[in-house]
Amino acid sequence: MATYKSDFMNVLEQRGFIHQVSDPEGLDTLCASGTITAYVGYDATATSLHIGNLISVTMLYWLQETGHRPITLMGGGTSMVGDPSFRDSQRGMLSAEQINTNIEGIKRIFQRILSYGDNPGDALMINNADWLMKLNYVEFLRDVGRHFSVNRMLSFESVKQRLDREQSLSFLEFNYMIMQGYDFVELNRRYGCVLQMGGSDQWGNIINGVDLGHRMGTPQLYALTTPLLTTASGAKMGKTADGAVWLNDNLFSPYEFWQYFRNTEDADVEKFLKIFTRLPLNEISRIAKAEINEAKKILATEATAIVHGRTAAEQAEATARATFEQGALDLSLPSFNISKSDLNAGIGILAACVLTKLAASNGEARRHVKSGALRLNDSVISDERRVVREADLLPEGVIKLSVGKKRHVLLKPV
RNA sequence: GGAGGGGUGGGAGAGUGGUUAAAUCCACCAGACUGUAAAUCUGGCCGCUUAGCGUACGUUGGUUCGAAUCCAACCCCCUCCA
Repeated sequence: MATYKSDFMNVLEQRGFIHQVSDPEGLDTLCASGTITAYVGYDATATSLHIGNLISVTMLYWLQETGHRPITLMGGGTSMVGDPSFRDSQRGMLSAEQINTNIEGIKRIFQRILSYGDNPGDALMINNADWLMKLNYVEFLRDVGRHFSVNRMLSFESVKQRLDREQSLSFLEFNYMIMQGYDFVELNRRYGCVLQMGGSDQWGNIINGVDLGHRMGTPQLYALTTPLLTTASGAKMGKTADGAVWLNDNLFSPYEFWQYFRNTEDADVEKFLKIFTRLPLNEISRIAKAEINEAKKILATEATAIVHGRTAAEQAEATARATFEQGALDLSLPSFNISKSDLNAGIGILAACVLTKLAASNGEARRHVKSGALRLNDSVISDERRVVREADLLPEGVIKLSVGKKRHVLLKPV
Protein backbone atom coordinates (compact mmCIF):
# COMPACT_ATOMS: atom_id res chain seq x y z
CA MET A 1 0.00 0.00 0.00
CA ALA A 2 2.99 2.19 -0.46
CA THR A 3 2.01 5.43 -2.09
CA TYR A 4 5.56 6.36 -2.99
CA LYS A 5 8.34 4.62 -4.84
CA SER A 6 11.09 5.61 -2.45
CA ASP A 7 11.61 4.19 1.02
CA PHE A 8 12.28 7.60 2.45
CA MET A 9 9.00 9.15 1.37
CA ASN A 10 7.09 6.07 2.38
CA VAL A 11 8.50 6.08 5.87
CA LEU A 12 7.73 9.75 6.35
CA GLU A 13 4.25 9.36 4.94
CA GLN A 14 3.36 6.29 6.98
CA ARG A 15 4.71 7.70 10.20
CA GLY A 16 2.89 10.96 9.84
CA PHE A 17 5.76 13.34 9.30
CA ILE A 18 4.45 15.03 6.19
CA HIS A 19 2.41 18.17 6.25
CA GLN A 20 3.31 19.82 2.97
CA VAL A 21 5.63 18.89 0.12
CA SER A 22 6.40 21.20 -2.76
CA ASP A 23 6.46 18.51 -5.47
CA PRO A 24 5.83 15.06 -4.02
CA GLU A 25 6.21 13.09 -7.25
CA GLY A 26 9.37 14.88 -8.28
CA LEU A 27 10.97 14.41 -4.89
CA ASP A 28 9.91 10.79 -4.70
CA THR A 29 11.40 10.04 -8.09
CA LEU A 30 14.63 11.69 -7.10
CA CYS A 31 14.82 9.73 -3.84
CA ALA A 32 14.04 6.47 -5.61
CA SER A 33 16.67 6.95 -8.28
CA GLY A 34 19.66 7.73 -6.12
CA THR A 35 21.08 9.31 -3.03
CA ILE A 36 19.93 12.75 -2.11
CA THR A 37 21.20 15.30 0.36
CA ALA A 38 18.71 17.08 2.58
CA TYR A 39 18.98 19.54 5.41
CA VAL A 40 17.21 21.04 8.36
CA GLY A 41 18.31 24.33 9.86
CA TYR A 42 18.51 24.88 13.60
CA ASP A 43 18.73 28.28 15.16
CA ALA A 44 21.01 28.68 18.11
CA THR A 45 18.53 30.45 20.31
CA ALA A 46 18.94 28.21 23.35
CA THR A 47 21.55 25.88 24.77
CA SER A 48 19.42 22.88 23.95
CA LEU A 49 16.94 21.74 21.37
CA HIS A 50 13.41 21.07 22.56
CA ILE A 51 10.94 18.39 21.77
CA GLY A 52 9.57 20.23 18.75
CA ASN A 53 12.98 20.02 17.12
CA LEU A 54 13.11 16.31 17.74
CA ILE A 55 10.61 15.72 14.97
CA SER A 56 12.84 17.12 12.27
CA VAL A 57 15.93 15.43 13.69
CA THR A 58 14.01 12.19 13.48
CA MET A 59 13.25 12.88 9.83
CA LEU A 60 16.96 13.26 9.25
CA TYR A 61 17.43 9.94 11.03
CA TRP A 62 15.03 8.22 8.65
CA LEU A 63 16.69 9.98 5.75
CA GLN A 64 19.99 8.45 6.73
CA GLU A 65 18.36 5.07 7.45
CA THR A 66 16.97 4.97 3.95
CA GLY A 67 20.34 5.63 2.39
CA HIS A 68 20.54 9.36 1.97
CA ARG A 69 22.73 12.09 3.38
CA PRO A 70 21.50 14.46 6.09
CA ILE A 71 22.90 17.88 6.86
CA THR A 72 22.27 19.60 10.15
CA LEU A 73 22.73 23.27 9.53
CA MET A 74 23.57 25.30 12.58
CA GLY A 75 22.29 28.83 12.32
CA GLY A 76 25.45 30.54 13.48
CA GLY A 77 24.79 33.32 10.99
CA THR A 78 21.00 33.42 10.92
CA SER A 79 20.81 33.50 14.70
CA MET A 80 22.56 36.84 14.56
CA VAL A 81 19.37 38.09 12.91
CA GLY A 82 16.53 36.11 14.46
CA ASP A 83 13.59 34.42 12.77
CA PRO A 84 10.48 36.61 12.96
CA SER A 85 8.13 33.88 11.70
CA PHE A 86 4.93 33.74 13.72
CA ARG A 87 6.44 35.77 16.53
CA ASP A 88 4.82 38.74 18.12
CA SER A 89 7.88 40.68 18.87
CA GLN A 90 11.56 40.77 18.30
CA ARG A 91 13.64 38.64 20.58
CA GLY A 92 16.63 40.06 22.28
CA MET A 93 19.65 39.93 20.05
CA LEU A 94 22.07 37.16 20.77
CA SER A 95 25.74 37.80 21.14
CA ALA A 96 28.22 35.86 19.06
CA GLU A 97 29.54 34.07 22.16
CA GLN A 98 26.07 33.13 23.25
CA ILE A 99 25.38 31.67 19.83
CA ASN A 100 28.53 29.61 19.95
CA THR A 101 27.74 28.26 23.40
CA ASN A 102 24.29 27.36 22.19
CA ILE A 103 25.62 25.56 19.16
CA GLU A 104 27.86 23.47 21.38
CA GLY A 105 24.90 22.51 23.54
CA ILE A 106 22.75 21.61 20.56
CA LYS A 107 25.34 19.49 18.77
CA ARG A 108 25.24 16.83 21.45
CA ILE A 109 21.82 15.64 20.56
CA PHE A 110 22.55 15.36 16.86
CA GLN A 111 25.51 13.15 17.52
CA ARG A 112 23.31 10.83 19.46
CA ILE A 113 20.79 10.37 16.67
CA LEU A 114 22.73 10.76 13.44
CA SER A 115 26.05 9.33 12.43
CA TYR A 116 28.53 11.86 11.23
CA GLY A 117 31.67 11.32 9.26
CA ASP A 118 33.36 11.65 5.91
CA ASN A 119 32.01 8.62 4.16
CA PRO A 120 29.20 8.87 1.65
CA GLY A 121 25.92 8.79 3.53
CA ASP A 122 27.47 10.16 6.71
CA ALA A 123 25.79 13.21 8.10
CA LEU A 124 27.35 16.65 7.86
CA MET A 125 27.31 19.36 10.47
CA ILE A 126 27.54 22.75 8.79
CA ASN A 127 27.36 26.27 10.14
CA ASN A 128 25.87 28.97 7.96
CA ALA A 129 28.13 31.51 9.60
CA ASP A 130 30.74 30.07 7.23
CA TRP A 131 29.26 31.99 4.35
CA LEU A 132 26.79 34.46 5.81
CA MET A 133 29.33 36.31 7.91
CA LYS A 134 31.52 36.96 4.90
CA LEU A 135 28.90 38.48 2.66
CA ASN A 136 29.47 41.81 1.11
CA TYR A 137 26.36 43.90 1.44
CA VAL A 138 26.08 45.50 -1.98
CA GLU A 139 27.22 42.42 -3.78
CA PHE A 140 24.70 40.33 -1.89
CA LEU A 141 21.89 42.73 -2.66
CA ARG A 142 22.70 42.65 -6.34
CA ASP A 143 23.11 38.89 -6.60
CA VAL A 144 20.46 37.71 -4.23
CA GLY A 145 18.33 40.60 -3.05
CA ARG A 146 17.13 41.44 -6.52
CA HIS A 147 15.32 38.12 -6.72
CA PHE A 148 13.11 38.88 -3.75
CA SER A 149 9.87 40.80 -4.06
CA VAL A 150 8.95 42.70 -0.95
CA ASN A 151 5.31 42.58 -2.00
CA ARG A 152 5.48 38.82 -1.92
CA MET A 153 7.45 38.64 1.29
CA LEU A 154 4.82 40.74 3.00
CA SER A 155 2.13 38.35 1.89
CA PHE A 156 3.62 35.41 3.78
CA GLU A 157 1.44 34.37 6.67
CA SER A 158 4.44 34.23 8.99
CA VAL A 159 5.01 37.98 8.76
CA LYS A 160 1.50 39.05 7.84
CA GLN A 161 0.22 38.20 11.30
CA ARG A 162 2.83 40.38 12.85
CA LEU A 163 1.94 43.29 10.62
CA ASP A 164 -1.80 42.79 11.03
CA ARG A 165 -1.38 43.04 14.75
CA GLU A 166 0.45 46.28 14.26
CA GLN A 167 3.58 44.99 15.80
CA SER A 168 6.87 46.20 14.49
CA LEU A 169 8.97 44.08 12.24
CA SER A 170 12.46 45.41 11.96
CA PHE A 171 14.44 45.40 8.75
CA LEU A 172 16.95 43.18 10.48
CA GLU A 173 14.39 40.46 11.07
CA PHE A 174 12.85 40.96 7.67
CA ASN A 175 16.12 39.84 6.16
CA TYR A 176 15.98 36.49 7.88
CA MET A 177 13.92 35.00 5.10
CA ILE A 178 16.42 36.07 2.52
CA MET A 179 19.29 34.59 4.45
CA GLN A 180 17.53 31.30 4.92
CA GLY A 181 16.69 31.21 1.24
CA TYR A 182 20.28 31.89 0.41
CA ASP A 183 21.44 29.10 2.73
CA PHE A 184 19.53 26.61 0.66
CA VAL A 185 21.18 27.79 -2.54
CA GLU A 186 24.59 27.77 -0.92
CA LEU A 187 24.08 24.24 0.40
CA ASN A 188 23.07 23.13 -3.06
CA ARG A 189 26.17 24.59 -4.60
CA ARG A 190 28.49 23.21 -1.96
CA TYR A 191 26.95 19.83 -1.23
CA GLY A 192 24.30 19.25 -3.85
CA CYS A 193 21.60 19.54 -1.23
CA VAL A 194 18.15 19.46 -2.85
CA LEU A 195 15.69 19.22 0.00
CA GLN A 196 15.00 21.36 3.02
CA MET A 197 12.75 20.10 5.76
CA GLY A 198 11.34 21.82 8.81
CA GLY A 199 8.28 22.54 10.91
CA SER A 200 5.16 23.84 9.24
CA ASP A 201 5.99 27.34 10.43
CA GLN A 202 9.01 27.22 8.18
CA TRP A 203 7.08 26.63 4.96
CA GLY A 204 7.32 30.24 3.83
CA ASN A 205 11.02 30.46 4.50
CA ILE A 206 11.73 27.16 2.77
CA ILE A 207 9.66 27.99 -0.28
CA ASN A 208 11.62 31.21 -0.58
CA GLY A 209 14.77 29.16 -0.86
CA VAL A 210 13.22 26.96 -3.51
CA ASP A 211 12.22 30.02 -5.52
CA LEU A 212 15.58 31.63 -5.09
CA GLY A 213 17.30 28.48 -6.32
CA HIS A 214 15.10 28.58 -9.37
CA ARG A 215 16.08 32.12 -10.15
CA MET A 216 19.74 31.58 -9.44
CA GLY A 217 20.00 28.52 -11.61
CA THR A 218 20.28 25.61 -9.19
CA PRO A 219 18.64 22.30 -10.02
CA GLN A 220 15.06 21.90 -8.79
CA LEU A 221 14.90 22.20 -5.01
CA TYR A 222 12.25 20.71 -2.77
CA ALA A 223 10.47 21.66 0.42
CA LEU A 224 8.91 19.39 3.01
CA THR A 225 7.33 20.36 6.30
CA THR A 226 6.00 18.45 9.27
CA PRO A 227 2.70 19.13 10.94
CA LEU A 228 2.79 21.29 14.01
CA LEU A 229 2.40 18.76 16.76
CA THR A 230 -0.44 19.48 19.05
CA THR A 231 -1.97 17.27 21.64
CA ALA A 232 -5.43 15.96 20.98
CA SER A 233 -6.84 18.65 23.24
CA GLY A 234 -5.28 21.29 21.08
CA ALA A 235 -2.38 22.50 23.16
CA LYS A 236 0.98 23.00 21.55
CA MET A 237 3.30 20.20 22.37
CA GLY A 238 6.24 20.58 24.62
CA LYS A 239 5.04 22.77 27.41
CA THR A 240 5.19 21.74 31.02
CA ALA A 241 4.90 23.46 34.34
CA ASP A 242 8.50 24.55 34.17
CA GLY A 243 8.60 25.49 30.54
CA ALA A 244 9.86 23.69 27.49
CA VAL A 245 10.63 20.02 27.20
CA TRP A 246 14.34 20.21 26.53
CA LEU A 247 16.38 17.43 25.05
CA ASN A 248 19.57 18.07 27.01
CA ASP A 249 19.59 16.17 30.27
CA ASN A 250 21.00 19.04 32.30
CA LEU A 251 17.87 21.06 31.57
CA PHE A 252 15.31 18.27 31.57
CA SER A 253 16.28 14.98 33.12
CA PRO A 254 15.63 11.59 31.53
CA TYR A 255 13.17 10.93 34.35
CA GLU A 256 11.20 14.08 33.55
CA PHE A 257 11.39 13.28 29.87
CA TRP A 258 10.00 9.82 30.51
CA GLN A 259 7.23 11.29 32.64
CA TYR A 260 6.36 13.74 29.91
CA PHE A 261 5.61 10.91 27.50
CA ARG A 262 4.01 8.73 30.15
CA ASN A 263 1.40 11.46 30.53
CA THR A 264 0.48 11.51 26.86
CA GLU A 265 -3.23 11.76 26.17
CA ASP A 266 -4.86 8.53 25.04
CA ALA A 267 -5.74 9.95 21.66
CA ASP A 268 -2.13 10.84 20.91
CA VAL A 269 -0.44 7.60 21.80
CA GLU A 270 -0.37 6.00 18.36
CA LYS A 271 0.62 9.24 16.65
CA PHE A 272 3.49 9.76 19.07
CA LEU A 273 4.66 6.16 18.82
CA LYS A 274 5.03 6.64 15.09
CA ILE A 275 6.95 9.86 15.35
CA PHE A 276 8.97 9.51 18.52
CA THR A 277 9.93 5.85 18.42
CA ARG A 278 11.50 3.61 15.83
CA LEU A 279 9.26 0.65 16.47
CA PRO A 280 7.93 -1.03 13.31
CA LEU A 281 4.53 0.20 12.25
CA ASN A 282 2.77 -3.14 12.63
CA GLU A 283 4.03 -3.42 16.17
CA ILE A 284 2.87 0.11 16.90
CA SER A 285 -0.65 -0.58 15.79
CA ARG A 286 -0.70 -3.74 17.88
CA ILE A 287 0.58 -1.95 20.98
CA ALA A 288 -1.77 0.95 20.58
CA LYS A 289 -4.77 -1.37 20.39
CA ALA A 290 -3.76 -3.25 23.50
CA GLU A 291 -3.72 -1.78 26.98
CA ILE A 292 -3.35 1.96 26.60
CA ASN A 293 -1.34 2.50 29.74
CA GLU A 294 1.17 -0.13 28.72
CA ALA A 295 1.46 1.59 25.36
CA LYS A 296 2.27 4.85 27.11
CA LYS A 297 5.07 3.22 29.05
CA ILE A 298 6.53 1.75 25.88
CA LEU A 299 6.27 5.13 24.22
CA ALA A 300 8.00 6.79 27.14
CA THR A 301 10.83 4.31 27.32
CA GLU A 302 11.45 4.14 23.59
CA ALA A 303 11.38 7.90 23.14
CA THR A 304 13.64 8.45 26.13
CA ALA A 305 16.05 5.82 24.83
CA ILE A 306 16.51 7.70 21.57
CA VAL A 307 17.31 10.96 23.28
CA HIS A 308 19.04 9.87 26.47
CA GLY A 309 20.16 6.32 25.78
CA ARG A 310 18.66 2.96 26.65
CA THR A 311 20.16 2.75 30.13
CA ALA A 312 18.81 6.09 31.25
CA ALA A 313 15.42 5.24 29.78
CA GLU A 314 15.16 1.97 31.64
CA GLN A 315 16.29 3.63 34.81
CA ALA A 316 13.55 6.21 34.40
CA GLU A 317 11.02 3.49 33.84
CA ALA A 318 12.15 1.59 36.92
CA THR A 319 11.98 4.73 39.03
CA ALA A 320 8.48 5.41 37.79
CA ARG A 321 7.34 1.88 38.51
CA ALA A 322 8.68 1.95 42.05
CA THR A 323 7.25 5.35 42.77
CA PHE A 324 3.85 5.12 41.13
CA GLU A 325 2.98 1.46 41.13
CA GLN A 326 4.60 0.13 44.26
CA GLY A 327 4.50 3.30 46.29
CA ALA A 328 8.05 2.58 47.24
CA LEU A 329 10.87 5.00 47.69
CA ASP A 330 13.20 5.15 44.74
CA LEU A 331 16.51 6.86 45.26
CA SER A 332 16.71 7.83 41.60
CA LEU A 333 14.00 10.43 41.89
CA PRO A 334 15.19 13.95 41.17
CA SER A 335 17.11 14.99 44.24
CA PHE A 336 18.42 18.16 45.77
CA ASN A 337 21.21 18.56 48.24
CA ILE A 338 20.92 20.24 51.58
CA SER A 339 23.82 20.74 53.92
CA LYS A 340 23.76 18.70 57.12
CA SER A 341 24.10 21.81 59.22
CA ASP A 342 21.08 23.43 57.57
CA LEU A 343 19.09 20.30 58.20
CA ASN A 344 20.20 20.15 61.82
CA ALA A 345 19.06 23.70 62.27
CA GLY A 346 15.77 22.79 60.63
CA ILE A 347 14.45 24.17 57.38
CA GLY A 348 10.90 25.49 56.96
CA ILE A 349 8.70 23.34 54.80
CA LEU A 350 8.05 26.30 52.52
CA ALA A 351 11.72 26.99 52.06
CA ALA A 352 12.26 23.31 51.35
CA CYS A 353 9.71 23.51 48.54
CA VAL A 354 11.46 26.45 46.98
CA LEU A 355 14.83 24.77 47.34
CA THR A 356 13.60 21.70 45.52
CA LYS A 357 11.82 23.74 42.85
CA LEU A 358 8.46 22.30 43.81
CA ALA A 359 7.34 25.89 44.20
CA ALA A 360 8.64 29.09 42.69
CA SER A 361 8.12 31.13 45.85
CA ASN A 362 7.14 30.73 49.46
CA GLY A 363 3.73 32.02 48.48
CA GLU A 364 3.26 29.28 45.95
CA ALA A 365 4.42 26.69 48.45
CA ARG A 366 1.93 28.08 50.92
CA ARG A 367 -0.85 27.68 48.41
CA HIS A 368 0.16 24.08 47.90
CA VAL A 369 -0.14 23.52 51.63
CA LYS A 370 -3.52 25.23 51.74
CA SER A 371 -4.88 23.06 48.97
CA GLY A 372 -3.56 19.92 50.59
CA ALA A 373 -1.19 19.14 47.77
CA LEU A 374 2.06 19.05 49.67
CA ARG A 375 3.35 15.88 51.24
CA LEU A 376 6.41 15.12 53.32
CA ASN A 377 7.41 11.47 53.22
CA ASP A 378 3.99 10.72 51.77
CA SER A 379 1.93 12.30 54.52
CA VAL A 380 0.03 15.48 53.85
CA ILE A 381 1.35 18.63 55.45
CA SER A 382 -1.28 21.00 56.71
CA ASP A 383 0.85 23.33 58.77
CA GLU A 384 2.84 25.77 56.70
CA ARG A 385 5.15 26.41 59.63
CA ARG A 386 6.20 22.77 59.77
CA VAL A 387 9.95 22.49 60.06
CA VAL A 388 11.85 19.78 58.25
CA ARG A 389 14.66 18.37 60.33
CA GLU A 390 16.91 15.38 60.77
CA ALA A 391 14.15 13.40 62.45
CA ASP A 392 12.30 13.38 59.12
CA LEU A 393 15.03 11.42 57.39
CA LEU A 394 13.82 8.08 56.12
CA PRO A 395 15.90 4.98 56.82
CA GLU A 396 17.38 5.47 53.34
CA GLY A 397 18.82 8.78 54.50
CA VAL A 398 16.65 11.06 52.41
CA ILE A 399 13.49 13.09 52.78
CA LYS A 400 10.78 12.80 50.17
CA LEU A 401 8.71 15.80 49.21
CA SER A 402 5.78 15.69 46.82
CA VAL A 403 3.40 18.16 45.27
CA GLY A 404 0.31 16.64 43.83
CA LYS A 405 0.35 13.05 42.76
CA LYS A 406 3.02 13.36 40.17
CA ARG A 407 5.84 15.55 41.30
CA HIS A 408 8.24 13.92 43.71
CA VAL A 409 11.70 14.98 44.77
CA LEU A 410 14.21 13.92 47.35
CA LEU A 411 16.13 16.06 49.77
CA LYS A 412 19.57 14.64 50.47
CA PRO A 413 21.79 15.81 53.29
CA VAL A 414 25.41 16.24 52.29
C1' G B 1 10.61 65.96 10.43
C1' G B 2 4.73 66.69 10.65
C1' A B 3 -0.37 64.80 12.10
C1' G B 4 -3.13 61.21 14.64
C1' G B 5 -3.53 56.56 17.65
C1' G B 6 -1.36 53.51 21.40
C1' G B 7 1.95 51.18 25.56
C1' U B 8 -2.24 47.35 31.75
C1' G B 9 -0.42 41.05 35.24
C1' G B 10 2.48 34.65 31.04
C1' G B 11 -1.00 35.93 26.59
C1' A B 12 -5.59 38.32 24.92
C1' G B 13 -8.29 42.35 26.89
C1' A B 14 -11.57 45.60 30.54
C1' G B 15 -10.87 49.71 33.52
C1' U B 16 -10.46 56.68 32.32
C1' G B 17 -9.56 60.25 40.06
C1' G B 18 -11.30 56.73 45.54
C1' U B 19 -14.27 49.68 48.68
C1' U B 20 -8.79 48.34 42.08
C1' A B 21 -3.60 43.58 43.60
C1' A B 22 -6.78 45.75 38.98
C1' A B 23 -13.24 42.56 35.46
C1' U B 24 -13.38 38.59 31.90
C1' C B 25 -11.23 34.83 28.80
C1' C B 26 -7.03 31.65 27.65
C1' A B 27 -2.75 29.31 29.58
C1' C B 28 -0.93 27.39 34.10
C1' C B 29 -1.10 24.88 39.37
C1' A B 30 -3.72 21.97 43.03
C1' G B 31 -8.15 19.19 44.94
C1' A B 32 -12.31 15.69 43.68
C1' C B 33 -13.51 11.72 40.06
C1' U B 34 -10.07 8.39 37.28
C1' G B 35 -5.95 5.01 34.53
C1' U B 36 0.41 9.11 36.28
C1' A B 37 -5.33 9.90 30.31
C1' A B 38 -9.37 13.01 28.60
C1' A B 39 -13.80 15.45 29.96
C1' U B 40 -16.22 17.61 34.16
C1' C B 41 -16.70 20.10 38.87
C1' U B 42 -14.07 22.99 42.94
C1' G B 43 -10.22 26.10 44.63
C1' G B 44 -5.84 28.90 43.39
C1' C B 45 -2.85 31.95 40.16
C1' C B 46 2.84 39.43 42.27
C1' G B 47 6.18 39.02 46.65
C1' C B 48 6.87 38.77 52.01
C1' U B 49 8.36 37.40 58.51
C1' U B 50 0.24 37.24 55.56
C1' A B 51 -5.91 39.38 60.64
C1' G B 52 -0.80 42.83 58.16
C1' C B 53 2.97 44.85 54.90
C1' G B 54 5.59 45.87 50.35
C1' U B 55 5.76 46.45 45.37
C1' A B 56 2.85 46.82 40.31
C1' C B 57 -0.60 49.33 34.98
C1' G B 58 6.28 52.10 29.30
C1' U B 59 10.11 55.71 32.19
C1' U B 60 10.80 60.03 35.19
C1' G B 61 8.73 64.03 37.58
C1' G B 62 4.21 66.83 38.97
C1' U B 63 -1.21 67.97 40.49
C1' U B 64 -4.28 65.76 44.53
C1' C B 65 -6.20 63.81 51.04
C1' G B 66 -6.10 59.99 47.12
C1' A B 67 -3.77 58.35 40.25
C1' A B 68 -3.43 52.64 36.04
C1' U B 69 -6.80 56.77 35.49
C1' C B 70 -5.27 64.17 35.26
C1' C B 71 -0.60 67.23 33.67
C1' A B 72 4.66 67.53 31.71
C1' A B 73 8.96 65.57 29.64
C1' C B 74 11.21 61.39 27.76
C1' C B 75 11.37 56.24 25.60
C1' C B 76 9.04 52.67 22.47
C1' C B 77 5.19 50.92 18.90
C1' C B 78 1.33 51.68 14.96
C1' U B 79 -1.09 54.50 10.80
C1' C B 80 -0.88 58.46 7.33
C1' C B 81 2.08 62.51 5.24
C1' A B 82 7.26 64.35 3.94
